[in-house]
Amino acid sequence: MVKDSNTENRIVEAARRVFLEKGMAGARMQEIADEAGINKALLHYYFRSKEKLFEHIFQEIVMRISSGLKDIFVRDMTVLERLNSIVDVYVDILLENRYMPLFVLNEMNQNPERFVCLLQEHVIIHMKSLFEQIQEEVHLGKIKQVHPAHLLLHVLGLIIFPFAAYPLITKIAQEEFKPFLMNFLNDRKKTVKQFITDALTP
Amino acid sequence: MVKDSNTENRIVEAARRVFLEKGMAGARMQEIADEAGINKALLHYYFRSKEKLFEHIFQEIVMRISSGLKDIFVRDMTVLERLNSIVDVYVDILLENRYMPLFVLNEMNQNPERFVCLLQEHVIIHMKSLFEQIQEEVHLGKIKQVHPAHLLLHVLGLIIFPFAAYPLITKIAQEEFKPFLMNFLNDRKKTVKQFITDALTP
DNA sequence: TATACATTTGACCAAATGGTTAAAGTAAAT
DNA sequence: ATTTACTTTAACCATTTGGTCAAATGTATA
Repeated sequence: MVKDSNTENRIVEAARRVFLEKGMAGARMQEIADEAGINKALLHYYFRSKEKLFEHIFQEIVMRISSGLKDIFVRDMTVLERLNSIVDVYVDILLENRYMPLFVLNEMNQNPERFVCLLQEHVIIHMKSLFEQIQEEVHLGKIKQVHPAHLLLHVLGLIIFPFAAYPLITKIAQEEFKPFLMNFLNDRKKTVKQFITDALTP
Repeated sequence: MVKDSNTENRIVEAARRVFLEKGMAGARMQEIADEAGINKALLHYYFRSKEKLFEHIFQEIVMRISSGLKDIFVRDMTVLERLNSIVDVYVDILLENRYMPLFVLNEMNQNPERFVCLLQEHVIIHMKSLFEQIQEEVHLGKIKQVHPAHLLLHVLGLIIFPFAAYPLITKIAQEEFKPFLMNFLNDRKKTVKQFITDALTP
């Protein structure tokens, strides 16, 4: 039996680090090889091309994104409960994956089809029912009047943007704010949920 | 008198297009030259290196970002009025510059110092007074309790994210939604201002 | 016209980069 | 011990890419 190659894992981890930080265009195969402590040729032995390797990493990431949503969409909740759950799940994901937002946004920009295609089965099909539920609750006066698409973008923006802008935050932060900084992103959960609730409650 | 070279303008415009769309790492000098309808050597005649050319474009963009804020911070307004003004100004800027958000976020990520340095004189110095005004109005009960930094991130996320994610929106949009799409981003002004107001009003 | 100066070009270069290959190492199966 | 299949390496290749240079082409002025 062939050992299930710990080399492959090392490659994947290295590739994840480099691709996430530098993006597809900025990443160098040599850097990934170095990071994995192996030869560049060995990279091509395991993953035939940069494209293929990138594809692998990208798929992994999209899975991480969409898997979190599954039970949020399945379980029975009010709109506000559902949005709050999304906030909790994604802030946690992004907390341990600080480069993900920018990485995804970039790939989305360079190659929208591929991304949408991967999201299709796990996320997009659920969106319609979420939109309907929002319209329903708006109609019943349970939440303030708002277009479902706008509301979803509100929530995603509130969640994702601070992580995409994290480098800016660290640089700008005044000295007196620095000790507060470590927990700052984690606090987003509470603050964003509060903000959304305040905005939607009639 | 030397004609004030329309070639230089063509180069700058071409570079702006290419850099904004592809980013620093993804942009090719040849593509910029082609787009400007000139020779690659001529590029280096006007701007000595890719770095230099990029720097020029980047500075231009940061100026565009910070100039809009000047009178918003100078004039006498309530917090809500100020935030609403920021929404109006930036949605308008981003409407005619769809690639700007992602471009800036990327450069911010690869080279935070440079970006912060450019923002310093025009934006960051005003932030402290905005923060103080927020704390003041919170204290007076004019707006709901919220940490100034979080509030600013809320607003920026609401404004910027949909533009960064625009390619996704177009791809995901259901057919019945497509005709609505052209005005969608412009509608952000109204919707976001409403959302912020609802969330902050006690 | 001759001169000085800026502008433009095609050909070229060196480095970087993604990718290939042939050979060698390794470990288990026969 | 020999074969077989997988793993690893160093050297190499072709292309791309940022960048240079000398020569050519205006262009305005002394």
